[in-house]
Amino acid sequence: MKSPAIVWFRNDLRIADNPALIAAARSGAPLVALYILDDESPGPWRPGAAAHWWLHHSLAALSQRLAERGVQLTLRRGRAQYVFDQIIAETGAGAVFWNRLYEPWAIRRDDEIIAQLREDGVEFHCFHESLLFEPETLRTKAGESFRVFTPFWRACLAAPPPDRPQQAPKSLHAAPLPPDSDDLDSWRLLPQNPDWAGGMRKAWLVGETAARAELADFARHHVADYRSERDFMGRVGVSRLSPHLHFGELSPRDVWHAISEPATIGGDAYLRELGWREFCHHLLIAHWDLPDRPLDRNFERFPYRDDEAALDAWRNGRTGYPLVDAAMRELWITGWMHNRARMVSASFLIKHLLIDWRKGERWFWDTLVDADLANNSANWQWVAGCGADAAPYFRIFNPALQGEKFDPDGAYVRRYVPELAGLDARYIHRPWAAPAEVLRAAGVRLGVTYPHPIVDHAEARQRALAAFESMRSQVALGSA
DNA sequence: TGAAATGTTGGGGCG
DNA sequence: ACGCCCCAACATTTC
Repeated sequence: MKSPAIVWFRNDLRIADNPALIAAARSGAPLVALYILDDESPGPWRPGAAAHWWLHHSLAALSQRLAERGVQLTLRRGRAQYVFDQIIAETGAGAVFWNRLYEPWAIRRDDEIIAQLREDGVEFHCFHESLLFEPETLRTKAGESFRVFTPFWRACLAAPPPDRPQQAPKSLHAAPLPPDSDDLDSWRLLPQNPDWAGGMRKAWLVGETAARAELADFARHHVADYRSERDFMGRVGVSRLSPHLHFGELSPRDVWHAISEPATIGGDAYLRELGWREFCHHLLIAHWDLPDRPLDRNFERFPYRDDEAALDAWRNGRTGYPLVDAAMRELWITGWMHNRARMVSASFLIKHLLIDWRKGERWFWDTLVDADLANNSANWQWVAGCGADAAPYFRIFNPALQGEKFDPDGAYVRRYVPELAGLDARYIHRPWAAPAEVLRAAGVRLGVTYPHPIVDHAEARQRALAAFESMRSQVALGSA
């Protein structure tokens, strides 16, 4: 009888359109399904607590999907290279199948494992599944990797379209004696004492089946209005598929093909956002230090401030700017934040508070259920003005104006900043400007029930522009 | 995938 | 009737 094949699940926690699983099943070998909780290899970029919460439920869902097909998901913890040695010894596996990851640490780790498998004479098969277009195939005319989104996306659209997603295998052939598995609960991925995940349980249904239902609902009811609705933070204009995509409960091909009419205005606009996801991964592959160093090296001289109190106020949603505070509390409660709220709150940290973007990047990393190294680092750099195709530094959001434009009735603020819920829409984005009687009637006491703004917008804006100028003159001096 | 400052235009009130 | 002023609305430039 054929020696078993290991299917190594990573961020591809699904059975439909999973090339590694499908190829392993077709090989005819009995299957060992493996997930490794490897806390060591990622170093500082190991998943945060919110991502761990998601991971727990996603693994439970995958385990169930596999069990329905007669395969046990084996859970192991430890350095992946070491776990592999053990599992291969225990199972006598002759082949390993997995789908590629693009994080620098994962590429290094996988290269080591490949070398080890070669030495041991074990076959291995790597597949491309988590992106629509393989980064290596997308080059500028000069043969460089793209640094500007629009030409990048044009090149994507000119490339052969992504394959149709493959069906989930109906049945699987399991290895007769699956290796021992850890108990998922013993990994303690869920928070205890205190259990802060109540908001997340309310906000999400985790796993492949739920993800597929969400996608179908979005494609049927919302994508047509995506372009006009996506910016409104209090409405259901966006897909909220990001964590499902990050953990691979859906493939980007599933999404691409579910948007039934990409030629519609909404479909185009939505697929373009998938394009940004591609672009971010493309950047991370081309620039392995993207999470830690500004792509535009001039920004290494940017005069950021150390201000723990301000950073804390930002993290806790107590800046005195209702939109920023709603955004930060949405993040804390649900593990997710609306795209526009991400731009506004990130811009506020960097430009109003003059705090290094890497501190915000770290906070998002720890608190987002969709925390993704490529997206998170590329987008923080984009907001900071030091990234690829970045927003110009002087594009400084006015949080009150952004609120008035994109949360006109204040629904978003009311949901996450309940102490302001009684304020009229006219003042909800700028309570400091409300007459005393209005505040009293709404039960708001500035400085008591809700903070005064920690910085004045106009002053902070001037300060940020001056800081940018000082960086530019430093750079000019340095190069002279 | 901004906002503020500054410039331009055109309609209506009015002497 | 005409030109002047005001200012809203829109456009352009600047940060």
